[in-house]
Amino acid sequence: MDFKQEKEIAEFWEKEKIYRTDFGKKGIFSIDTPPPTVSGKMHIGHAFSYSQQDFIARFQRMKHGIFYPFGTDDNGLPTERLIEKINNVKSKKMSRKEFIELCLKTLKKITPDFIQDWKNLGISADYEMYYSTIDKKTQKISQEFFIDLYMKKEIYKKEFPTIWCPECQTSIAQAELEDKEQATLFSTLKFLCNNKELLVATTRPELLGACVAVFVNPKDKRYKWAVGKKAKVPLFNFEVPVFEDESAEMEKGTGVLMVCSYGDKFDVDAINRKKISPKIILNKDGTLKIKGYGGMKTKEARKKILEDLGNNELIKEQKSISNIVNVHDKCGTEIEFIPTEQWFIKILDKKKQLIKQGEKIKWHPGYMFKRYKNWVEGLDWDWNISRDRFFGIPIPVWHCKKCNEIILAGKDELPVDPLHTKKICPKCKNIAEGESKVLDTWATSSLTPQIAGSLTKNKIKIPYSLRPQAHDIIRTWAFYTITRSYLHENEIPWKNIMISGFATLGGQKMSKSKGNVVAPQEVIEKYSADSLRFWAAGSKLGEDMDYQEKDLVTGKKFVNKLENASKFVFMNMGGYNGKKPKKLEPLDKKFLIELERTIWLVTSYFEEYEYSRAKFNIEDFFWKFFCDYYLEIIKKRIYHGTGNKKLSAQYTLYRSLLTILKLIAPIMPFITENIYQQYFKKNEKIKSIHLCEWPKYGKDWIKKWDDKKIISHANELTLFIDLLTQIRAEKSKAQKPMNSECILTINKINYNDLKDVLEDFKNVTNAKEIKQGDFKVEFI
RNA sequence: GGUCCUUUAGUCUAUCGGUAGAACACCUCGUUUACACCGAGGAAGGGGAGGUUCGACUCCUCCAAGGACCACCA
Repeated sequence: MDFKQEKEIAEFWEKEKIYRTDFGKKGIFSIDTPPPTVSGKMHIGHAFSYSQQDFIARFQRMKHGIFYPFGTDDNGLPTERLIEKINNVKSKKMSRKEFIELCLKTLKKITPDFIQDWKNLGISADYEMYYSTIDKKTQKISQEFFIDLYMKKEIYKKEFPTIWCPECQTSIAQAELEDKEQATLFSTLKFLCNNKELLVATTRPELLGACVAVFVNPKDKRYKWAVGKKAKVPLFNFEVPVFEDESAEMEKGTGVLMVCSYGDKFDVDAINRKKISPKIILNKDGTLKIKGYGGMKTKEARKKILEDLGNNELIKEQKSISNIVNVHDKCGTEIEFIPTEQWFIKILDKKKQLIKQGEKIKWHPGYMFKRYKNWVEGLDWDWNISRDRFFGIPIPVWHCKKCNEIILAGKDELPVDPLHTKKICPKCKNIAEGESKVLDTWATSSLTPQIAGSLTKNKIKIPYSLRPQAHDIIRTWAFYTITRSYLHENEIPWKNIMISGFATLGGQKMSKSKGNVVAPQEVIEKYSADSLRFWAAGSKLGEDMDYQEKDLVTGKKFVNKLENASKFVFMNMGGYNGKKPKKLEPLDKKFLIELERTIWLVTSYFEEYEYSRAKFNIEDFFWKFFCDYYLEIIKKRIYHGTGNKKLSAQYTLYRSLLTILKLIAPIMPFITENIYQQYFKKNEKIKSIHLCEWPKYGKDWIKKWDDKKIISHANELTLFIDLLTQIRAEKSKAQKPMNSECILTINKINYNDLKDVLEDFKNVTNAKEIKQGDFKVEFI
């Protein structure tokens, strides 16, 4: 079984529409599939987490039928950056129309190949239940929901110093910030107050021109003399007030804090609190608009200003420190705070309710809820949903410049681009101006349950059964989706959320910049998709897992073992009619009971999203129990046996192999399908193993364990295997082959317990005779 | 600074408080009517200190190391 055969199987699935949603089935399990960001190729992290969700999807399909849509996230900043890279262009240097066309054209070209990676991995989504977060239908939904929130007064527009990326030239959300450590000069500057030096330490001297106040702590006796007076800003020579404020910490720097518009979040807060009017010296591209430094980028200006300060002997002290700055996660650029008009969704007033909503959802693993809760509790800003970019869903709004009226699009005209549609202000009859900002991707992807649901004519509604996703986007995707479902429908979006971890290499998170990436495409070609999935099934849910090539080898061996075992079974099926024998041989019965217990275990684990335990149990049962014990035990019966003895073994082989294949099918869909098609389909009649019914087990195994008959079967099987192991050990010790003839002596109690299965025991040990007495193995 | 996770054989990973179980690697042997991508057997393990308990890898406290997220970041 190799990559090429897997491809053929994938084509078969596609052609036969094996994964088409069957709305006729009862109790459909609905999945809010993550739409991957179109970014060239699938990476191994995708392969890891999508495999894990697919295990659950395939299991549920065999139990109930499922709704498993597939979307791609292809608007917003990440996509713009990709398009810019592929085409080597800069969006801000093109016309909006031109750039949007280029985006759509490029996406059309690259998306099919991108999705193909998911198909090659065997992700069993219904690819016809497809949406893209930029397609017309999605735009309509996203705009409709925007209008809904606006009408509910949950959206507002405000001029506010927002987190701004000078590189991408857009405002961004709190969730898009990352920390970056860097070396900076920490300079102590000479302000003048009453002709005395007032020393202020700063890492951002380029903002001197934007200084609006100086704070000292009210408890700080060192600076009492300056409070209430004016301080002269070095180099710029304008005066700013000196205030007392608790926020100035005495131990930091000189204890004197310079407030600028805007150096950080704190400045924003301080300036609002003290009602100081800001001095804005930064342009949106991060350059300064101030005499002497105009047009310089902040870093350049910083250098020049320090030089100028130095030349005027205005620097008291300077040292090099390492400090942490906030950067934009998409481009790594230091963010600024620039006042712009933006659209916000009110969330700060709903923290409690949002935590409550989170509590109603079952988190797998449970502790992931705490991460969600932490994030909600730590929120400082309302959710900024507008972006000053081109390729996104337009905000369906017009402004009347004259009377300040805001005009919403009508629901029947959606989707709409306000820049391409003219509106007359209903109040003053002037021409209104279309909003040029677009919605942030998250403002749309937070609606994936509603978007996917619309593909089913709303047969599928929230709450879905499951949201699978990785832990890095709890604060964004999970949080925003919970928020939207709450705001629009006062409902949770899903009943369960399953959080997967990351694939690491040598304990390190894989990233292109570190150069430690493993391409799943190459792994699939070398080891097969089943092996890759087998590896992904090895980690406990939520845990990161280290990529190790040996794990792929293990997966490949498993595929091979399945193939060989199946080959053996069907080599010996001659004359078997598929019927159950009148009476099962005792050993076969015991074996089938053990199989049933495994079904029970595996089912319970899959139901709890514990696919790694499910995998472990099937693997163990198949390899150890089925191959190493059962096949060896019944070989003689199969080769030389006749009548019911042979038939019973054949029946047991057929049923148990098919069951094993079904149990492992969610994890290894290709090899199981292959074997099913080759051997089982003609009897079972169902088109694909993945449409077969999940194996059943007697109702309640926990109760069954109290059943004396079952216990004695299990005990006898255990005894059988224990004795077999002892005999094999004796043969090993004597350096004899496993099939060497011998005379066995076992104690009387064991002998009686094994009476039913003594013939099988004799066969597998190749004993000529079994005597009663002290344990002994004699070789002939 | 806060919240959370992890720490088990050389490596990687499991184990409702009751003799720690696999896999890879290692050692010894065997096998050709499913499989050398095999079979049998072997050696090898719980970060540190306390506590709860008849009994702790498992529960609690503290410490140490690693990781994630958040906060701080003049």
